[in-house]
Amino acid sequence: MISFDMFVMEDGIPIYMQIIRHIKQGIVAGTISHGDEIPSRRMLSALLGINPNTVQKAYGMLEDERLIESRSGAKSYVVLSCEKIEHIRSQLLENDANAIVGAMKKMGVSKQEAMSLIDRLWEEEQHA
Amino acid sequence: MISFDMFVMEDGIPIYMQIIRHIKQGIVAGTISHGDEIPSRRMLSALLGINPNTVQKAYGMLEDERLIESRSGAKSYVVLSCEKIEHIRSQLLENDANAIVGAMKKMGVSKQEAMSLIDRLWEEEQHA
DNA sequence: AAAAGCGTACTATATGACTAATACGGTTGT
DNA sequence: ACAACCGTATTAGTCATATAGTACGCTTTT
Repeated sequence: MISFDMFVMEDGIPIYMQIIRHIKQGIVAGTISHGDEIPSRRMLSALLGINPNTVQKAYGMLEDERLIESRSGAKSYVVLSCEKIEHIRSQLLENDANAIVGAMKKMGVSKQEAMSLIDRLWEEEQHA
Repeated sequence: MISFDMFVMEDGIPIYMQIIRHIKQGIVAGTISHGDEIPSRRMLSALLGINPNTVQKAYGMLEDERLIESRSGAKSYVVLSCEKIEHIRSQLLENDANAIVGAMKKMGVSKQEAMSLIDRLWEEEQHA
C-alpha cells in the first residue's frame, strides 16, 4: 500500500497536482513499485481531509498516463515499466532543472556560482 | 527605458508574475538600474497584447515592494539600492534553487548526479 | 446471499485568480 | 490652454479549483 505519511499540503498548488507529484516522486525514488496497491478515493480523501472528488481527479489523470489501473469495484494498482519510470524521471528532473538553469542565466549568474549554491543548499535541512 | 525585447510569454504562469520576474531578473542582471524609466501601463500592454490592468497589477506589486515609484499622471521610475538588489538576488536564487534541491532529494537523486545534470544543461541552448 | 467497500459518474455551488472594459482626474509638452 | 499621455479606480466576466451531495453498479469478504 502506497504511503502518504510524508505528504504535506502546500498552498498555492492545486491539491490534485500535489498528489500526482507525490506519487511520481515516489515512483522515481523507488518507494512506489509496480503492483503496489493505491489507497481508495474515499480512504485517501479522509486521510488528507479533502473531498473524494479531488482525489478522483488526481487518480483519473494518473490513469490517463497509464501509471495506475482501476477496475470498477476493485482496488487500484500501480502499473510500471522501466521505460515509464525513466520517462517520469527525466520529465520531473529536466523540466525543473531546465527552468532554474534558464532563470540563473538570465540573472547573469555564473555556472560556478550556481554549482556552489546547489552544493551548499544540498547540505541544509530546509526544503520547503 | 526598460526593455522588454527578450520577453517571451509562457502559458501556465500568470502574466503579471512574468512581468515581475522579468524586471527582477533584469535588476539582478544589471540591465535595469536605479532611475531607469519604466514603460507606461498602456504602452507595455499594447506591446505585449494584453490588458493595461494586467500591467497595473504587476506594477502595483512592484510598487508595494518599493522597487518602482509612480506619481499619478507622471511616468514611473525604478528605485533601487544595493541592499534591495542583493535582497532580490537571494530571493530569486535561493527560492528556486531550494525547490529543485528538495524535489531532487525526494526522488533519491544523488548530489553528484544533480551537479552533473546542472552542468550538462548549462551548456545547452534550450531553456523553456 | 448479504454487507461493506470500491470505482465511477453527474449536478450544483462557492470561491479566488486572472483578465477585460471603461471611466476619472492629474501631469507633461507644445 | 490644449492635446496627449499618464496613473488610478471600479466593475464585470471567465476560468480553474475545490467542495458537496447523490447515485449506480461491480468486487470482495463474511
